[in-house]
Amino acid sequence: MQDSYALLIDYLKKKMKLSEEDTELIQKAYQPKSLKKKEYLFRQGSGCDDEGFVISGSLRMFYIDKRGLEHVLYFAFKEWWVGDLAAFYQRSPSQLNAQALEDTELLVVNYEAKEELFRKIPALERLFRIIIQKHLTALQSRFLSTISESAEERYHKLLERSPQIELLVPQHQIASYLGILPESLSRMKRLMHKK
Amino acid sequence: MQDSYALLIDYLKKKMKLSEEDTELIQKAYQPKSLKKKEYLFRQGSGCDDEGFVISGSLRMFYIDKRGLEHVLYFAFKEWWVGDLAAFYQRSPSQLNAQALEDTELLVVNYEAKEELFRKIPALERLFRIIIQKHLTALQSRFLSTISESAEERYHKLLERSPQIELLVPQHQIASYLGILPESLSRMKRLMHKK
DNA sequence: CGCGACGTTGATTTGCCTCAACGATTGTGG
DNA sequence: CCACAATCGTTGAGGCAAATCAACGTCGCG
Repeated sequence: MQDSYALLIDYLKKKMKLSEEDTELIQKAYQPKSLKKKEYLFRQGSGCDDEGFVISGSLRMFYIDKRGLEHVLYFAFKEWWVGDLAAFYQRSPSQLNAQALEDTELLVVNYEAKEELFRKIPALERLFRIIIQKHLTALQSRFLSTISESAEERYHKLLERSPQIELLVPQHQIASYLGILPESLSRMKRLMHKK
Repeated sequence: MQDSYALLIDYLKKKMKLSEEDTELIQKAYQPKSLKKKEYLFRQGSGCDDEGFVISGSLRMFYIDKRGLEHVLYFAFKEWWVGDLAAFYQRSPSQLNAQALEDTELLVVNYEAKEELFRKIPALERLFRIIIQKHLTALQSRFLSTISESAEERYHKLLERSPQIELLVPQHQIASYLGILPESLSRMKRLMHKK
């Protein structure tokens, strides 16, 4: 539908200049994709050829360790990018899973189409360089927070950053994001309020 | 000294083509810097203007949390880059400290000089994009490993990756890299060998 | 020499996990 | 439309990896 592209183009126009031709090229490169709740955009171990821009709905990016436990890296909502950036650019298998938390609409682009876009629109390449840097910054902060703070501190920070998060994703997903079990988060909340 | 530059130029030539002029520009942009053992290249909270290439010696990159505990992110040896990449490119204060573990020689470049280099040598900008991506990949792997594996597993993996590490850095720094206390690492090793 | 840096060991505590059970809500197929 | 299953959150009892606090031996160096 036309509206999906409008959302992407508006988003890009907020960050860079786009000519009419650029806009057309971008619309040709990005393809609409619908995911039903619980469907995957890509899975751990398979090539991560697609990178998506969320039009509506939401997803979780997560890792499954060798014991089978899931670890949520982040949630993605409207106007977020989803992809294993590391794997996408290195053309290696993804370490992550991207799964829809509800019925979700995306615009997706594959590696070749994106490379071609970059060649034709250098300013777009520069924008994505900045996006990657932001991603790196966010990941580093998340790492430092994980190794130096308690689960409770991380929970408070998450609520500050995303006050609506508890309405958007189920509690056991939040626990997974925090790196603890659902039981632990439940107990933590009880103890917090009891004080 | 001339040898420092030779190391950098050889390193770069392994990864990209460099003309004579490029080589000169690079030699002008990068300045030699010596650090005595325990001296800092930059500190947490201050602007991270410098990025360094290690000629000899070694450094540790670490974060100090609000309780005052240190957390090593990585060690840097000959031919490694040191810098808070996230902060450097975003021109924000560094979240990290870079401290020499022994007397160390570097070539350092500041943000402006590097930007100018990028303008004059586009291929160099491309190379650093790849370096950032590799860095992102490494950080993501480290994060996933930290949240999903035991300290013992992480220790074994470290030894596989860097068999010489125990000779190069003191044990309490390795504990810090693993995210545990020196006492815990000491105990861990005893229990491992007792079996 | 004496001091600081480093590693080790012991006793105790703690934050979170593990396993198990259960109630409430949602959703779905017969 | 109801019945049953699945999903989700909660609570309890017990366990474990690593932290904490404290003491001590060794080495190397200024």
